Amino acid sequence: MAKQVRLTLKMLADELGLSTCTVSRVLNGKGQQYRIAEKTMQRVLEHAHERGFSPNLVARGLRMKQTQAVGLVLPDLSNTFFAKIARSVANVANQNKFTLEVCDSQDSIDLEIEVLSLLRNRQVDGLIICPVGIDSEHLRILESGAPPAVLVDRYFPNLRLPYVASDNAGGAEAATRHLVEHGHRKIVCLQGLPNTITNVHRLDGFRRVLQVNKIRFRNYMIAGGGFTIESGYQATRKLLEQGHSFTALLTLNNLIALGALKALHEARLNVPEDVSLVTFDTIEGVDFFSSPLTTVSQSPRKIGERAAIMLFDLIYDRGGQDRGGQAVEQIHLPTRLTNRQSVRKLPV
Amino acid sequence: MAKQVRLTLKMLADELGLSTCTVSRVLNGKGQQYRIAEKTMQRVLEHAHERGFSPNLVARGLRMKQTQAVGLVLPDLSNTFFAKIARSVANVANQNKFTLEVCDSQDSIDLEIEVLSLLRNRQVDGLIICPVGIDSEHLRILESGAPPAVLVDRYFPNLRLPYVASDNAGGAEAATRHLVEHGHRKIVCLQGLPNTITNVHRLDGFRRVLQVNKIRFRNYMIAGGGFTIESGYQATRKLLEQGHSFTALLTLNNLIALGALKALHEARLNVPEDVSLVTFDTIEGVDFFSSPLTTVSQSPRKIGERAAIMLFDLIYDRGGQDRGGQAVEQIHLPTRLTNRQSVRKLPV
DNA sequence: TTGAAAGCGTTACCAT
DNA sequence: ATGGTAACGCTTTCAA
Repeated sequence: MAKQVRLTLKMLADELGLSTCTVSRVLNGKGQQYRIAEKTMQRVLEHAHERGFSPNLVARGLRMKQTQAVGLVLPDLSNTFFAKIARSVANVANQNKFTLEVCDSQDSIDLEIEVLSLLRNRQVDGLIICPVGIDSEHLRILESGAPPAVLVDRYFPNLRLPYVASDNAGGAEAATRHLVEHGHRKIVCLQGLPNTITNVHRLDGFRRVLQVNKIRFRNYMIAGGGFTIESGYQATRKLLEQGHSFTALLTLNNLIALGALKALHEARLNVPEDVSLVTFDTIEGVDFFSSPLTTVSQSPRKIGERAAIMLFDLIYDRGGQDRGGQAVEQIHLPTRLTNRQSVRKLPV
Repeated sequence: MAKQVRLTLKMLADELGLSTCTVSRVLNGKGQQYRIAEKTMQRVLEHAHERGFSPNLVARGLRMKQTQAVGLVLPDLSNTFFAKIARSVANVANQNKFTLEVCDSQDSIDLEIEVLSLLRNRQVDGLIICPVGIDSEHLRILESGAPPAVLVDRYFPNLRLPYVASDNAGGAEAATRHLVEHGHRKIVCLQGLPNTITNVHRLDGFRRVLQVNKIRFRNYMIAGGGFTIESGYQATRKLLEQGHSFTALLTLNNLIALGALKALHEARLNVPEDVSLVTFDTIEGVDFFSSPLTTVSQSPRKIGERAAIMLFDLIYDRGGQDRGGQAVEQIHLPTRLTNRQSVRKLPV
C-alpha cells in the first residue's frame, strides 16, 4: 500500500522553477508586501490551484508556534446542554478557521487532568473548559495565560480565570419567587453536586428568597446531591418515604427533574396537582409532557458563543489579557423563567 | 508579555548532558531496544518527571507523519443523536491516546466540504463523517483510503467506503408492522430528506409492509420532506387541512415527531385516541409525555463506538483495508421497538 | 523582485 | 551504549 505522497510546497516550487519562500509568500497573500511580480503571482496562484495544493498545517503549526486549534473539555457531551455549548464553540472556531479539539471528561477529575495535558501537549492556541468538580489546583497553571483559557458554566472564585456562566443565583431566585408567589412554603430544592459553584449559587438564591419571605429554612428543604437522573430519583423517593409534606420541588437541572418526575410518577403523584415543580434547564419536548414543566432556562448557545469570542479575543491579544492586568472578564448571562403551568396556585 | 518558553527535549538533554536522541529513546520506551544503560534510563526518567516534561506533539506529528488525531464531521452537534455519537467517538479516541477534532457542518454541503479539507490539511490520521446530503462527489477521494474514513448513519451505495448505520429498513418494517397489527391501514409516513439513504431505506421498509399486508399505497401516505421539527409540523398541518383521514403517523426521526405532535396538539387531537404515532429515535423524557411515544430506537452510542473501532482498525492497518481488497466493512446495527402505548388498537 | 538558509521540536538512520 | 546529523514541511530573516 504505497502511501501516496502529499503535494508539498517544495514540489510546487520546483515545478514552477521558483523558491519555496516565494511560493509561500504568494500563497499567504504577502505577494504585495514582498513586491513579487504580478506575473509571478498569477503563475503561482494558478498552478497551486490547478494542482490542488493546500499547506500542511502541522508543519506550519510547528514553525509558527501556533496551531490554529482550540481545545474544549466538557463533562458530558451527550447532555444537550453541553452539546449545545460544543456546537456554538465549534462554529465560532470554524468561522475563525480554527479547528476544535473536543474531549469528554466523563465527569471524572482524573480524566479531565489527563485530557487537559493532552491538549496542551498538542499545542492548542486556547482552551475552553467546563471543569468537572470542586478541585481546581490543576487549573492554576492556566492563570499564566498560556495558553489562554476560558471556563464555562462552572468556575472557581479563587482562580483568576475568565469565565462565562449563567446568573445562577438570579435564576434560582426567580424560580423560588415564582413558587412562593403561588403560595408555596414547603419547598424542597433537589440540589446538584455540592460545593460546585453552580450549585452553591443556586442554593444561595433559593435560601435568600425563603428568607425574604420569612420562610424558616429546614434541613429537609435541601435534598439530593448530584446533577444526575439517579440522584433526582433517589432523593425524591426518600422524601416520599419519609413522609415530608412538601408542596413543591425546585430541581437544579434537567436530569434531576427527570429523575424526580420518575419517582413522582411511580408514587402516582401528579404535577402540578399533587406536587408543583420548577426546574433549571429545558428538556427536549417538555411542551408535550403530561404536565409541561416551568423552567429556568439558560442559553448554552450563548454561553458557548460568548466564551469562544472571549477566547479569540485573548488569542488575538485583543482585550489586554496581560496577567498583571485586572481585567479578567467574568460574565454571568441572564436566565429566563418560562411558565408552563407546573406550579399550582395554593389556596391562601 | 514574554511568552514563556516550553521545555523541549533538547533542553532536557542538555541539562542531562546527553543527546536528544538518547533522551527521546528512553522517553519513548525504546531504552531496552537500544541497550541504553539502566542507570542512564533512570536518570532520564527521573529528571524528565521532575521537570514535568512532555513532548510537543505537533513536532512529533510532523516528523512521524501521523498526528494521533482523528476528525469527526457531524451535521448538528446539538441534536442528541449526533451528540451521543460524538461522545462515544471521543471516548474511544481518547482511550487510544488520540485527540478528536470535531466539526459541525450545520447541514450544509458547502461547509462539509470546507471542514473536510480543513481536517485533511491538518493531517488527521482518520475521519468519521456523517455526510449531510445526497451529494457524494467530494467524498470520492476518501475511497483511496488516505486518510482512512468511516461513514456513520448516512452513506452512499455508490461509494466504496466503510460505514456504520442502523438497519433502517428493518426498523421501519417493525414500526409499520406494529401499526398494521393494531388494525391501522391509513398510515402516513412523515419522511425526512428525500434521497438520503436513511430516508430511502425507511420508506422501503414502510412500503414493503404495506404491500405484504395488501394495503394499497396512496400518495398522501408519504408526506413531509426534512428531518426537522418544522417539516414535521408543516406536513402534519397540511394533512389535517386537507382532511385526509389517516389513523396513524410514522415519523422518521425525533424532530419530525416533535413537529407533528405540535400540530396535532394545536388541532386538539390526542395520541393515541385520535391519531396513533410511532417514531424513529428516542426523545429525552418521552416517558413523561402526556402520551409516551412508541419508538424505533437506534443506538447512537454503539454507532459511534463501532465506527471508531473500525477506524482504528484501519489506522493501525488491522483488517486489511488495501483498496484492491473486497473487504470494505459495512455494518447495519439492529434497531429496537419500544412500545409505549402510543398506538391504539382499532376495532376490526 | 527573488532566493538561501536557518529554524520550529521531534525521530531515525548510520556511525562509533 | 550513545551521539551526530538529517529530515519532516513550512515561514522568515537576511542577503542579493
